[in-house]
Amino acid sequence: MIFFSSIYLGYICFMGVLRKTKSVKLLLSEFEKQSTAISAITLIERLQSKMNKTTIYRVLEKLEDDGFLHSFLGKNGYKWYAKCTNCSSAEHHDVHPHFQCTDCGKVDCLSKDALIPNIPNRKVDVSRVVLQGKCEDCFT
Amino acid sequence: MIFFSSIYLGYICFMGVLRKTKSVKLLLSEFEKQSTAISAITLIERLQSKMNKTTIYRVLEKLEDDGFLHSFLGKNGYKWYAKCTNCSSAEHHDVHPHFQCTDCGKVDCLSKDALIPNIPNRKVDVSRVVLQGKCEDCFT
DNA sequence: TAATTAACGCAACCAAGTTGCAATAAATAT
DNA sequence: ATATTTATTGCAACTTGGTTGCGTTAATTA
Ligand SMILES: [Mn+2]
Ligand SMILES: [Mn+2]
Ligand SMILES: [Zn+2]
Ligand SMILES: [Zn+2]
Repeated sequence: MIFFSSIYLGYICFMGVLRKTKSVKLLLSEFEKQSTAISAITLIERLQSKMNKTTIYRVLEKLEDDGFLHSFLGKNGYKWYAKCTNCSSAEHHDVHPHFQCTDCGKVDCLSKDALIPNIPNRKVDVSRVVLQGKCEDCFT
Repeated sequence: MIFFSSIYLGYICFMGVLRKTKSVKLLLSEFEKQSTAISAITLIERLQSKMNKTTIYRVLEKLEDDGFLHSFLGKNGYKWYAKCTNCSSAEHHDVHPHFQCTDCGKVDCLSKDALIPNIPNRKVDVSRVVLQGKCEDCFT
């Protein structure tokens, strides 16, 4: 039997089978205090005294399913996560490029309109774009 | 003491410390008979009876250093290789997007002019673009 | 407060890619 | 042709980001 619960965490609202556990709150708070993307590896480093890495991967996956986070692969094929804007479990509509600074390692989401144009004779579904270079802070 | 040798394999010419070994010839022939990109995993599968996977990774790395192949990370963070055009050990000037078919898995290089525009306040050095969707064959 | 079951911790596992080292085989010198 | 040099190879062991199975714990509901 499936049951639904509304979970309010600050100003965020989820609909779905997601419990307001200590782990969920801890992970969410990381994305509250930081607006840029965070790699799974970094989260494991930061939270390893407070929760198991298996739990981290599992909660991240669930938060992505729920449309609160989106994921992508960074520089070395490592997994990164960042907050969604206006996504739900029904649909992720925030496919956009990401920028990683080769100096400080910071990753942020770029606006959608920096997307690749369509390719002739092919139907583009997903566009995984990772730009690398110097960010605002490290450039000047 | 360093020595130089010109190695001619078909119409391809290398300058550098690269021996015309059985392994090098085998790997090169794979890129001769196929114009699309090939993943390291696929090459290991295909050639495992003929050479060790360590050798495959090492030869691929060397061919990339020599400007004959370029590499990029595909769908699951796996390493892919494709032929360069007019690159050398001195400089790789073939940064371009890649297209992977979600149906048949084929990956090919796209033309340079499909590149991302510049981003304000940031200096873009590398642009790793992997588009996914249906290729010509699988689309129609 | 008790019952239900999603979520957790742990340990073992998986797989792509790397490393150290002794053996081998291209290329060069004689 | 043969000996010498040393880049390259095979093998086994390792590294590491991420996954899986399962018994226990704790969030939610009755
Ligand atoms: Mn993003
Ligand atoms: Mn290419
Ligand atoms: Zn930076
Ligand atoms: Zn296809």
